[in-house]
Amino acid sequence: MARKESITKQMILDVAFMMAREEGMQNITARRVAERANCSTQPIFRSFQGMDELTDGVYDRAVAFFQDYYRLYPRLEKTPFCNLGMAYVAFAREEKELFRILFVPEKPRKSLYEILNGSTENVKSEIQKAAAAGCQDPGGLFMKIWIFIHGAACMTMTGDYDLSDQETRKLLNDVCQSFMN
Amino acid sequence: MARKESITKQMILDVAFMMAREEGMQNITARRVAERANCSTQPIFRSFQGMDELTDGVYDRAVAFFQDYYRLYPRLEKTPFCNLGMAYVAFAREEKELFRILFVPEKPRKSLYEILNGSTENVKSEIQKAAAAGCQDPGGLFMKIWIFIHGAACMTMTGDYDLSDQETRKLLNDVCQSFMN
DNA sequence: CATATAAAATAACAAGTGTTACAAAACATG
DNA sequence: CATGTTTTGTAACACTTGTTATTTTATATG
Repeated sequence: MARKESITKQMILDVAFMMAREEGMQNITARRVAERANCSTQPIFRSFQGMDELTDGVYDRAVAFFQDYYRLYPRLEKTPFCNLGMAYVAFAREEKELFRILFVPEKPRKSLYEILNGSTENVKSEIQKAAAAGCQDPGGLFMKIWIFIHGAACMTMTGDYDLSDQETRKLLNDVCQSFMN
Repeated sequence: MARKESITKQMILDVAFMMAREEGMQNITARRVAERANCSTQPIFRSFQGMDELTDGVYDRAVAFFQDYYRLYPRLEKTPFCNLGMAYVAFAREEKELFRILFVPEKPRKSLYEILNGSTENVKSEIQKAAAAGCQDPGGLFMKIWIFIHGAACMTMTGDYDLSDQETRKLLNDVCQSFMN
C-alpha cells in the first residue's frame, strides 16, 4: 500500500556518527550527511525532528562506542588504574574527535563520571579491592589518578603528549606507585 | 587631505579578543565584531586581509594575555610547581574560553610548551633549583606534574572538577610530595 | 572655502546553513 | 493491473557567513 523505506534512521545515524568520528561534530550538516548516505536531505528530516536531534543521537552513539572500547580493551597491566589509563590514553590517540566530543565538550552533556559509570563498574569494584589491599582513602587515590590520566589523554588528543605505549605504561606505573604511598 | 581614521586595528582587535574571551573563537564573525565596535564590516577588512588574519591576531593576544596572567599571579605556594598549578587551574576557571583556545585547540597553533616557554623561564630555573635540592630527574618530575596540572585544569574548564583554592592547594601539595619521593 | 583623498557605510554577491512545500516514484493491497 | 499511501527527490525559503563593489562622508590641504 505504500513505498518501502530505503534509508533508515539507523543508516543515517551510522553515516553521521562516522562523520563525527572523522571530522568532529561541528562538521555534520544535513546536506553532507545526505551526500554520504547517497540520498537527499528528506529522509533525515523524516527520521529526526531536526539536526539537533540527530547530533544528540550521534552523541549517544559516541558514549556507547567509548564504553564498548573500554570494555573490550585488553587488560594487560598490573592494576585496574593502569588498565584504565592505558585504555583512556589509547582512545584519545585513536579517536581524537570522539574524545573531544565526550571529554572536552563545548556544551556539557554528560559529565566524565556519568560516561564512566557505564564503563567502570569494574573499576569501582577494583577500588574496593585496593581498599581491601590496605589503601586508605581509595576515593582520593582514584581522583588523583583520574586527573593524571585525563591530563595525559587531553595532551595526547592535542598532540602535546606523544609517548609510546611502553613509555606510557612505565609512567602510569610510576605515578600509581607514587600515589599509593 | 583625507578623512581621519576612527576605527583602528587595535580597536577591532580589542573587540574581537573580548568576544573570544566571552564566547569562544568560533563565534567571532565579521558582522558581530562590527556591531560591537559600532561600525560596519568595512573597517575590519581594511585592517585585516580576512577573518583568518583577525582570528590569528586574537590568538596572539590570548597567548600574551595568559603570559601576563601567569606572570602577575601571586606566588603564595611552597614550591614553583604548586604556584604554576594554582595559576593554571585558576586560569582555566576564570577564562574558560581562552583556556580552550590556548590549551585544547582544534587546529594546533602553538604547543603547550611554546606558550609556556614565554612564561616559565622562572619555572625552568626553579626546576634547576629542585635539582640542586636533591631531586634526580627533574625533567621527568616536571612532566608528571605538568600532566597532572593539565588534567585538573581541563576538568576545571569543563566543570568536571570544581574544588576550592584551598582544596586544590592541598591536592597539589600532596601530589608534588608524592612525585618527589 | 573648495576639493582631492582616504575612511566608513550601504548594499550586494556567492556560498552554505536548517528547514519545508511540493512533485515524483515505488510498492502493498484492492 | 489500478490506486492510494508513503517515501524520496527537487526546489525553494529565510537566514548567516565572508567578502567586495559602490556610494557617501569627513577632513587636510590648496
